[in-house]
Amino acid sequence: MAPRRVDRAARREEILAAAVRVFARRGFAASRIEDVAAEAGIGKGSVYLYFSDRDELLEAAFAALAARSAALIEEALAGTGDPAERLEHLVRSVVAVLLGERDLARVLLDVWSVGRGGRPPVDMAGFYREYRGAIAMLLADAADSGAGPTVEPVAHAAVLVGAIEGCVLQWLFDSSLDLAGLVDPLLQLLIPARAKGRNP
Amino acid sequence: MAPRRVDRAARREEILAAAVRVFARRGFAASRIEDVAAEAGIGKGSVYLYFSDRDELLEAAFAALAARSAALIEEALAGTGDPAERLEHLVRSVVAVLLGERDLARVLLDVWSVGRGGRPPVDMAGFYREYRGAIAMLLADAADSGAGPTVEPVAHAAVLVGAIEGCVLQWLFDSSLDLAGLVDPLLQLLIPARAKGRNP
Amino acid sequence: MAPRRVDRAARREEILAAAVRVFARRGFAASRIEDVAAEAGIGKGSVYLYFSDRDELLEAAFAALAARSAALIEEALAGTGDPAERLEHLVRSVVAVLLGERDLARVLLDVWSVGRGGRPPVDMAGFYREYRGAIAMLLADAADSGAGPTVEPVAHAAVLVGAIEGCVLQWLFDSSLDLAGLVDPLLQLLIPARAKGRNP
Amino acid sequence: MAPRRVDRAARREEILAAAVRVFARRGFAASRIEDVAAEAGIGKGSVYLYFSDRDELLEAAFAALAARSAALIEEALAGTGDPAERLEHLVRSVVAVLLGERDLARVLLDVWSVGRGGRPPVDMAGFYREYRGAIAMLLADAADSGAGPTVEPVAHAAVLVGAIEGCVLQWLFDSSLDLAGLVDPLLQLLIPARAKGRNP
DNA sequence: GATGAATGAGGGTTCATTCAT
DNA sequence: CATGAATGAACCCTCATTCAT
Repeated sequence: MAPRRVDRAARREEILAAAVRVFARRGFAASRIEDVAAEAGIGKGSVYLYFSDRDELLEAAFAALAARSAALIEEALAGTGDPAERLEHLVRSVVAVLLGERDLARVLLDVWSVGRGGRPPVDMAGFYREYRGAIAMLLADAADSGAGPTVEPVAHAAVLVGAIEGCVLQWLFDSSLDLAGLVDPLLQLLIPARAKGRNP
Repeated sequence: MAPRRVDRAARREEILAAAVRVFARRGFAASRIEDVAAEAGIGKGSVYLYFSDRDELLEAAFAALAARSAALIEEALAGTGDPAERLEHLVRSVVAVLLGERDLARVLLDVWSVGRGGRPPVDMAGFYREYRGAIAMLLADAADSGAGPTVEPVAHAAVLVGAIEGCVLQWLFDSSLDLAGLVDPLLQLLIPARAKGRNP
Repeated sequence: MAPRRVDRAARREEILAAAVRVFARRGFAASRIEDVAAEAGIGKGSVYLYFSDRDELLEAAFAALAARSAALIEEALAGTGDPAERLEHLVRSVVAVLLGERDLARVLLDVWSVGRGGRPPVDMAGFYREYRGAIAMLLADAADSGAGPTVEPVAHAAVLVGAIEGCVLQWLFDSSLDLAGLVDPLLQLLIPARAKGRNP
Repeated sequence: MAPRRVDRAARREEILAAAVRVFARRGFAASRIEDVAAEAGIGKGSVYLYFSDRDELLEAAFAALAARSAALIEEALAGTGDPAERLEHLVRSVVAVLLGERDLARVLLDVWSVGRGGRPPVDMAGFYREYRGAIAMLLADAADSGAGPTVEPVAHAAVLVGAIEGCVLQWLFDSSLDLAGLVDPLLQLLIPARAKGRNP
């Protein structure tokens, strides 16, 4: 039915993974298509059989990351349990993904740099807008559920998203920073409802 | 016998300002030396009379920003009043600087991208380490001063610094985001001591 | 699966030959990589697939000439016949090579100019030292073989080598000068042993 | 009568001397006008008050050398004593000049390289033609005067001139070569008439 | 499909030369 | 006269992209 379809997709993934490793190492600006091909163990020209141009590699890397985040957000929004708990789970999951794939996380730096101006395939503004929207919704629900936040949900969401991204940023520059260990403080400070439960 | 007189430092600043505008507009990677020269209203070759190469423009832009932050941090540490108050002032000042110079702030995205790996002139790891250290100190002092944070100061500082950078990040992608309006929520959430005073 | 097949060494030689023609015409300093590429009938960038930079073209040209000289010297030293005869043959061969490849000979002028200071790949001092050494050896042998030279072999060798290079030099500036016709006078004056045989 | 004339000429000489030192050090191709100005202790623009462009510096350097040679040749031709003796004196003087001004001699390498093609101000072909002509004349006179050279004067002259230039060439690459010590062997081999007198 | 030789637009950088002071 | 800041033509070299095999 789909004789070679899997192969093609798998090969594309292999190349993308190679690209991510190279970008993480040298940065996107200093990474040549040839470096990516070499890392993937294929010929330079073959990259073009799977990606239309150099930028598409970066876009695909971001898309992969964005897709994961979107899935986690989706899951958090679709959940039915305690909103604060779902929010906490979301934050932990997002950080866990980045911790688990440092190379991919590092590419974020390049994506941010290139994504300036919201050029279509890398619409950072939209991405963060949705991210904040989802979290604001969870925060609002959590507020309804009992805990009393004194901060307006949308602003609160921006701060929460910012804190996550900002902690990741610091960790990207300094791997000795214990990102995993920052999650609890972050949650404690920014999701008071949960914090209460954990710190009687 | 009478060489043309030029204020080298002033001219250098002019060129740097032009570079910052260009980088903010197109991103560092897409900015040509010629664009910078045109923006500064001078010839391409003249840029090299003040900067040894293209990278130095980016480094100088970052240095300018880092110097301002360092000065604000210095001021906060050297202050004698209420630690929480000084911390709040620091946060407000840092954000105010970025709000006042959006172009310069935008260049941060490029600096982050290029600064990966901590190449000497753009030592992001060191920069954030000091930033966190100063804030941790203020947080610790604030804790002594009365208010009782339950979070370990260094982690708290990382979250606070992260929140600032992360909010700025979002604002850089989406100028419709009200960064100024995020400062109060941010302070309220992350400097409880102050928050208490303001939200009885 | 079937990459284009190219004989790299052959292509390199083609480009080098083109470079030699161009250098001979305009001089190395005034020759652009693009001129060389055009002369070779290829694109500018292709030159860099075979030579790492412009200087390498000059070095390769000299290396080609030096290799020939070295082979001739080797041959003369390894020979077993009459030393004076072998020396005469060496001189005739060296001049014949230059006569046969005027363009290559002309590049010598650029090599001499650039080779000042003995930068590694163009070690003129070493080249001439060996050249003199070999000739001194042959001269010494010739002296033993009978004819009585009154001149110390090493100095004699320097004068002989100098005369060859100096005659070539004059011919390079003035192709109407009959270099081939200078070989006999040169030999007669500088290899007395042979001269005797020829001028009873 | 000539109020500032001496100053102007003297200044020009100073700059030329500085240029010669710089060219000798780095080679003409790698020497910038600014290097010459710095060596002369003047401003870059001032060089242009005495030389119309960069090439003129090289031409002037060669002209200085050529003028000395011409004077020596003139003197030798105009002399009245023994032709062989005058020839020997000429050779000794020419070498002495170069030995005394190694920097100027080194510039010869650049002059040879640039002078290719006989561009007007640096007419190497003509220079060597006259040089050979004068020497051929002296050789012919010497032959008449008694000694019996078997070699045709013009070819003999080319070999003699070549030997001088070629010995200088080797010395330029290798200052450990004793150029002064080569003069006697050179004379002995190439001016037989004199040689006889000295080696009974 | 896969490859890598070939290409040439592009951009960083240098430096001879000019000219206002 | 002297200067050195300014200029921009020139040129080296890189590398994304193409395409014949």
